[in-house]
Amino acid sequence: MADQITVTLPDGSQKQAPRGTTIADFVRDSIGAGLAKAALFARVNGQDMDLARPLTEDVKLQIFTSKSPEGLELIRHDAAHVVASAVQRLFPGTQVTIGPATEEGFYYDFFREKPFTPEDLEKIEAEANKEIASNLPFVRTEISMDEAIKLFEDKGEKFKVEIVKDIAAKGAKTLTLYTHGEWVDFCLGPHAPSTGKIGVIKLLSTSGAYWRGDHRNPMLQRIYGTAFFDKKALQEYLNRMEEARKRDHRKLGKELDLFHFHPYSPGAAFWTPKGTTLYNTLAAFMRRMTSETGYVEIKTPLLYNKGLWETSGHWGKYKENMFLVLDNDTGEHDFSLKPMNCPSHHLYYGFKKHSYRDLPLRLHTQDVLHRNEAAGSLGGLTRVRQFAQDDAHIYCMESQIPDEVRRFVQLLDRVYKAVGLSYSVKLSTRPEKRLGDDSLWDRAEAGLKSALESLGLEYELKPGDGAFYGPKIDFDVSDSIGRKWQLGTIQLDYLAPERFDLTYIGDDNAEHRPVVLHRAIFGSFERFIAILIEHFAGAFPAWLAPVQAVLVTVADRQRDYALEVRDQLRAKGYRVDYDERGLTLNAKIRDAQLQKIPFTLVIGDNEVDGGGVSPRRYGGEDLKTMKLEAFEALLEKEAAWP
RNA sequence: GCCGACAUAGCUCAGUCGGUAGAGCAACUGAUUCGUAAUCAGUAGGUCCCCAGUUCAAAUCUGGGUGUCGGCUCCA
Repeated sequence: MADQITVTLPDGSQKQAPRGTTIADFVRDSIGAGLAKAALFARVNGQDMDLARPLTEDVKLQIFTSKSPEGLELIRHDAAHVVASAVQRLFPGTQVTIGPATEEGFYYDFFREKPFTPEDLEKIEAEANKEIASNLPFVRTEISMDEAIKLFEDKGEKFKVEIVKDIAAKGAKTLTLYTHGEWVDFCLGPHAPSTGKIGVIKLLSTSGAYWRGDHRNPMLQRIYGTAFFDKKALQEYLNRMEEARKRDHRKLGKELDLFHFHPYSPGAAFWTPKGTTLYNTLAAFMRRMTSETGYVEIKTPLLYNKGLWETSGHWGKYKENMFLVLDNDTGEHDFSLKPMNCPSHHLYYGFKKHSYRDLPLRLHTQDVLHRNEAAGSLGGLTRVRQFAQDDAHIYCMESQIPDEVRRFVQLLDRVYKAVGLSYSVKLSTRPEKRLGDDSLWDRAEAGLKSALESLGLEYELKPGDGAFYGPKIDFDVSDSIGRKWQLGTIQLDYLAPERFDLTYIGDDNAEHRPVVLHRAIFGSFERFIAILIEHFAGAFPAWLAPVQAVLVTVADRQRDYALEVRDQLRAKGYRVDYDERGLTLNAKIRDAQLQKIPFTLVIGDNEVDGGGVSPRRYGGEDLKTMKLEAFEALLEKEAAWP
């Protein structure tokens, strides 16, 4: 065996080093002291490792520092360890479980009787940051599984023992331990060389969380936090969160007077005239988009006998989420509000015999749906019990699937682009709880995959996330706080046609089964509006704005003219108000700006004399006096549907 | 549904040790008629979320319920 090994760096350059040199030594001696100081961990032949590990063979080596997202993720994981050790020092008897890094920070789940208070959090944060200041090294060791089980049993860490036993059951022979200061935990690693690399830890909130995410398991106390390399980056993050809070659709919904909730109907919105305008505009926009692309709209009943749900399979799989309605004649809950439109559409399809020439048949519906969501999961417009989807079902031949999926994705892309939303794509495959045999699932999943690939779309695979009746493609957009929401979806369904005995007559004059595609673009109007409110921060483009222009007069003597202008613009179909309140011009302009109305039209004696208006855009841009016709032309352009 | 916090005027919020509730904005009335982000003055507005309990006395303490918020589970 040679004494030297070859190390290949990301730029392709190669360096020699004595076998057994630690990564840290190699970086310092062969690359440079600067990088050695900045280094956090290494990727060796694709595997992440501590810098203290030795290099024993020819390797590809990549070093990560605070400059990389991977570096940030690493210190957040380090931070979770530090927080756990701080908690156990401050609150003896608390058991530890797990604490991973997340997209925005990290969390750690503890088991103890009492939840953590905000004051506890402050103390823990101070203690954790003290450990950073102490710059304790993270030391990696390996022990046997038996030793590990004994170690955590002696510490009384029941949850850790459970995890170690699981790992042992999977065949692991040794366990990696990381120690900083007095505190030890098992962990795959890697970790930074020492706690000092973390920078700063900020604890954000606490909550309950089930052990292993299962609601039958004990409730753990979760601490959420985040970590950054320096205080400036932390402050920027906190500022961003503050900015996001200002855009929260619940806050803006109040300020812009869009919707209300009442305790007598939790999870169901009251829409104000402005909110209703927004809602109806989106509904009309979607109707135009769907009718342009070959859909027909139908309306169906809201209330159904349970026989329908037995046919569809919902009675068995979805009953706990449905609102049941007592039938006075039978005294039984024989009826239920529909939680989705598909079964109604299937019944509708069955009203007449279909020829292959009818296909694809694309049925669109915007009816109200009810789902009895868990009380604790309701929130604003994003999670409600009553909502409407821009729902549609496409009945087609199997051979038409790729084309229909492609057409749908193009439509969805057009709608999201119209409002400036970007999205990511997920393909979800068969879940454990499912109906139908595996050969159907094989064909369904292959059908969606081939459509996505023919479109050249990048997508993430989500095994097990499909609906119980078929696989699906989901389209996620992000809101202003970085939360991802699933809006658009297209789900393939071979099963419903079987259960509802749907058929068409083919060109061979024989009966065949159609395939059903469930699809939605907004997802729900409620959730879509919430995302739009946050996306635009309440300043809607003119085509969506509930009020497109507000008239303000300098003095009361321009009132008649203002009313004339208002009525003329209204007659052209624009949404225009006249602010008649006896306030100063400045006050009325301020109010129009706070309401984020696209145009404020100032009218004084000059405008009356010249037959014009002086528009001011939301944001303050003064467009100077123009003829009313000129403003109409401007509005026509800006308020046009995308 | 589970864990925790919270609930006071239309909105945002204050209210000390348990002694019967306040501000700003909004509304209303009057005056002001003003040229691009708050004119002035006055008036009115409360089942302190609901139901019990403790107490001479409850917005305040206790129990239960409802709702909201942050999470968990679930999800459009």
